[in-house]
Amino acid sequence: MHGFLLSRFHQHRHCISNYIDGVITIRRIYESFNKLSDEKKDRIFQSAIIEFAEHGYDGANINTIAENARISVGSMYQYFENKEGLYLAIVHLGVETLKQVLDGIIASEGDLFIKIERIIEAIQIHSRENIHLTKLYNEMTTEGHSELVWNIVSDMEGVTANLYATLTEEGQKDGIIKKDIDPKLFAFFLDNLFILLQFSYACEYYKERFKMFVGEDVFDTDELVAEQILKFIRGAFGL
Amino acid sequence: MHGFLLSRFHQHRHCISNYIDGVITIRRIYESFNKLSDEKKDRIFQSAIIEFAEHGYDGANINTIAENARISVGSMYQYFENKEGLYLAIVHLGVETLKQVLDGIIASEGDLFIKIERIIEAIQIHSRENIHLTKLYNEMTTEGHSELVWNIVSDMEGVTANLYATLTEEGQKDGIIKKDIDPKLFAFFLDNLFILLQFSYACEYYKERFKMFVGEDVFDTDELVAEQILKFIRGAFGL
Amino acid sequence: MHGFLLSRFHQHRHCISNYIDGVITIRRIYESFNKLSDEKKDRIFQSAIIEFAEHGYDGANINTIAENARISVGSMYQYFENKEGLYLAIVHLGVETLKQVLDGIIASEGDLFIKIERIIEAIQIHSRENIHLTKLYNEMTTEGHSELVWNIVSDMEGVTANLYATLTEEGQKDGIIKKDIDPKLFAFFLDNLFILLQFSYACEYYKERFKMFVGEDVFDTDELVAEQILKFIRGAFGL
Amino acid sequence: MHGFLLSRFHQHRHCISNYIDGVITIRRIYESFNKLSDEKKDRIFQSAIIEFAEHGYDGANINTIAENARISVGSMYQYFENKEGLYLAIVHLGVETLKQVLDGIIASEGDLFIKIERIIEAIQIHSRENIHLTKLYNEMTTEGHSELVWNIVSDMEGVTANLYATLTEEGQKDGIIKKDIDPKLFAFFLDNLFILLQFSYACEYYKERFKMFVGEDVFDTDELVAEQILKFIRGAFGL
DNA sequence: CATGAATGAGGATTCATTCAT
DNA sequence: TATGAATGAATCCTCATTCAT
Repeated sequence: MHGFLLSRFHQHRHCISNYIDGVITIRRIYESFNKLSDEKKDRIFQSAIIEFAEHGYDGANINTIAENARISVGSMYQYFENKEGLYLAIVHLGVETLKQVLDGIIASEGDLFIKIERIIEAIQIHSRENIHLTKLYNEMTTEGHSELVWNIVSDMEGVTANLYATLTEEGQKDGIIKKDIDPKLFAFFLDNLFILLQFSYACEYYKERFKMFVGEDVFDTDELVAEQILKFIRGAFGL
Repeated sequence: MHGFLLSRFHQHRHCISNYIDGVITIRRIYESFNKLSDEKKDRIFQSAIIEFAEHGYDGANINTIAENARISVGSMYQYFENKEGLYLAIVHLGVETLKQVLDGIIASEGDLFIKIERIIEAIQIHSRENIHLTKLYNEMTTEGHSELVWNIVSDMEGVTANLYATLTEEGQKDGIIKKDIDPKLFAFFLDNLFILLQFSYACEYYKERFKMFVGEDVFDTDELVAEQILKFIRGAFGL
Repeated sequence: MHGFLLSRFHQHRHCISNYIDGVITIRRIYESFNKLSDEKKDRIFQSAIIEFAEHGYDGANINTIAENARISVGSMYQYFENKEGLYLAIVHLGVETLKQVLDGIIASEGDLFIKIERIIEAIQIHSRENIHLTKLYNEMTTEGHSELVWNIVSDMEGVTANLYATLTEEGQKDGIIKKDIDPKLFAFFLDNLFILLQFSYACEYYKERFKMFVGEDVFDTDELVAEQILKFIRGAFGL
Repeated sequence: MHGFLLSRFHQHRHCISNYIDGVITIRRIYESFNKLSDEKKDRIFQSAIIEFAEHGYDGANINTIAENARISVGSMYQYFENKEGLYLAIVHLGVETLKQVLDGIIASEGDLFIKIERIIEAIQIHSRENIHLTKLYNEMTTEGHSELVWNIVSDMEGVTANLYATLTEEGQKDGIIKKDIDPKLFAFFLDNLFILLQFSYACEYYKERFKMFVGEDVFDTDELVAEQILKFIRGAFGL
């Protein structure tokens, strides 16, 4: 699944410890980071997310991140191997955070359309709440680190892909979804709509574009947008 | 409309002179650039597009761009005010290029669905032909220069927005498109699908994601993809 | 005499306490260090010797030394004033260690040539056994701390210088050594031969050079080397 | 042969161009350096030699080298790949310089003892004239870069080794040198004497030691020293 | 007394920009 | 106008040293 839902990251204390136990990342993020207080971890991540989201990987300044997190640069390098390690840790966190929100929706009752409704609502809420994480998600699709980033994100995207395709197939059996469509491709188109909707609520460029397409007051008409995109999707999938 | 179609940019000699006559950019790009041979301008742009697309704005190296374009750095600064000026000029060019392709499709005969068909085909062809320009389009949506970029791109996006909305309204009048939909929002969703399809043919991250959703051989099944997305859109808009 | 013989340093418990009683070094090494167990002192010195020998003074890392000695950096600074203090303490130790070995040979029976024989054998054994201490001896002759180092080493070098010169004079009286030579200069040349022989068994550069001069298997022909250098020296001094 | 003779390095303009044509070092030193005026190259090398000689590789400060050479750090990095590249270039130069002096002596008339006389005199003159280069020679035998350094120096050491051994064999045939000695080992001992004599005229530590062995006024009695070391060597080799 | 996390000054390296030729 | 060498501010990262626990 994509990174459309990014709730408060510090709810997930364990994600990092799981992370460093992994083989790939053993050297990117150090145990010392886990031992920090949640408050400090939070400051560091908030600071890093903002810096990376606003300036991109190359434009981000480690010293500024440290300063804004009210720790020393030296400490930064005791927690993370280097700039790339910090960046990937942040990406990982965003993904972990998202996974949790997604899991909630997946586990909930209901068919594809009901889940879609909940996802749309979640996008509208969480993209705005976690603007920087959403911007970072856009940033990370950019060339430069896409391979490493993909390693981190891929399995979650895989989960989403499967979920949508499976729900579509079930819908086809239940007779509520067209029979002549390719579940995988439709899952892909669906997620594409979600990704760009997410960006349209958080990224400056896409926000401007959203306003240009729909009007200056789009951001005050969440219900209309939700209703219309649901109609769009229903039409695409439905009978 | 978005930057989904990026054909050979050097077909557009005039874009730059129009550009520098504009108020905003008078200081960003210099007359001296226009006087260059098309071949040289071409080299500079190709080189710059590749560098910016592969490394992002901050990661791009002006000296490398100059070297690959087989001109001196000194010259670079005689043609463009600075790095930002060059970047914006490149973005402008990509947009101009796209506008031309779009104009062709707009001017062609046919209703919304026929035009959509042509656009999808154009995406599949041109995203691959102009990988770097497409990557640059993704890159430029990133924070950091989005405001300036938006100034350049906005009017073209406006054209697309209007086109889709107008065609939708016409379709509604003609009875081939649902009456209960918001033309502007549907135009927005439609363009969102196009943008992500475009990225999925050019940007590494999105290409991996495309493969994960649909399968390793997606890039060999253009006709199926085109057919399915058309079905998706037809379902969304159609009666 | 020079630092050609460097046996196990922890045989010399008293060297440090003597050392800190000295005026020069009162602030460089602290009483607290003496109170440590021999085993711990040993670990610290071994670790420090290796680090300084392999990376030089500036390249050595105090944190690494502490880590390898399985003590904390904090403790390091409770035992030694600073990096320089530790370095000088190590140098002092090497010298003390050497002095003991030397004392043994000096106190033994025999004329100059017999003692030389024993020294050569000792070099061949101990340079290899105490590679790092030997490397450190080379390192410490380098500019940067030579003045302070000299303060520590000078008296021992003085002892050697006197010993050789005295034995030479005795030999001259006894008629076994040429009369027309300057005992001091010959003592100097003799010790020069010893120093470089020592380095040639321990330091990478000099080992390569040794192989280049004599052949790849030099290090398997200790007896030949000993015999030849003795012949060389006998010829130089002898009648 | 060892680095005992280090005359003015800027006499050898061509050594660098030869150097960069070599495969190993193609990336360590750049063509741009060769294009500089001799005066500028001289300033850079003098500055670098002093800094490396006085502080060692790790202690040396590139910014200081640049400053003292009156060029910018940026330029430094246009001439040399990095700190290591500069260091090795300096080492290479010292060796090249020495080789030239050595070639002169080798090409001159005379048997082993006559050449030894000339070498001793050259050591006394050039070690003092090129104090920093001589210190650097001591420094470079230190661990840390010895492998790379050895690659640069080895062939010259080989030349010396061969020269001494060959001259010794000739001397044996001519009946002026003992028959029962190993030419290679004696060549080695001979060069060892030269190396330490050289250091004793330039390196602080060895200078102090020289004074301790021989007396405060050693540096005013070159002729005595030369005469005695020649006597030492004659005795070692001679009949 | 021991610890080891935290600090931040220092240093290697890069690169946008300038300017003499 | 074209060149590309020169510049030096900016930035990543290291490590000697401190100090709260």
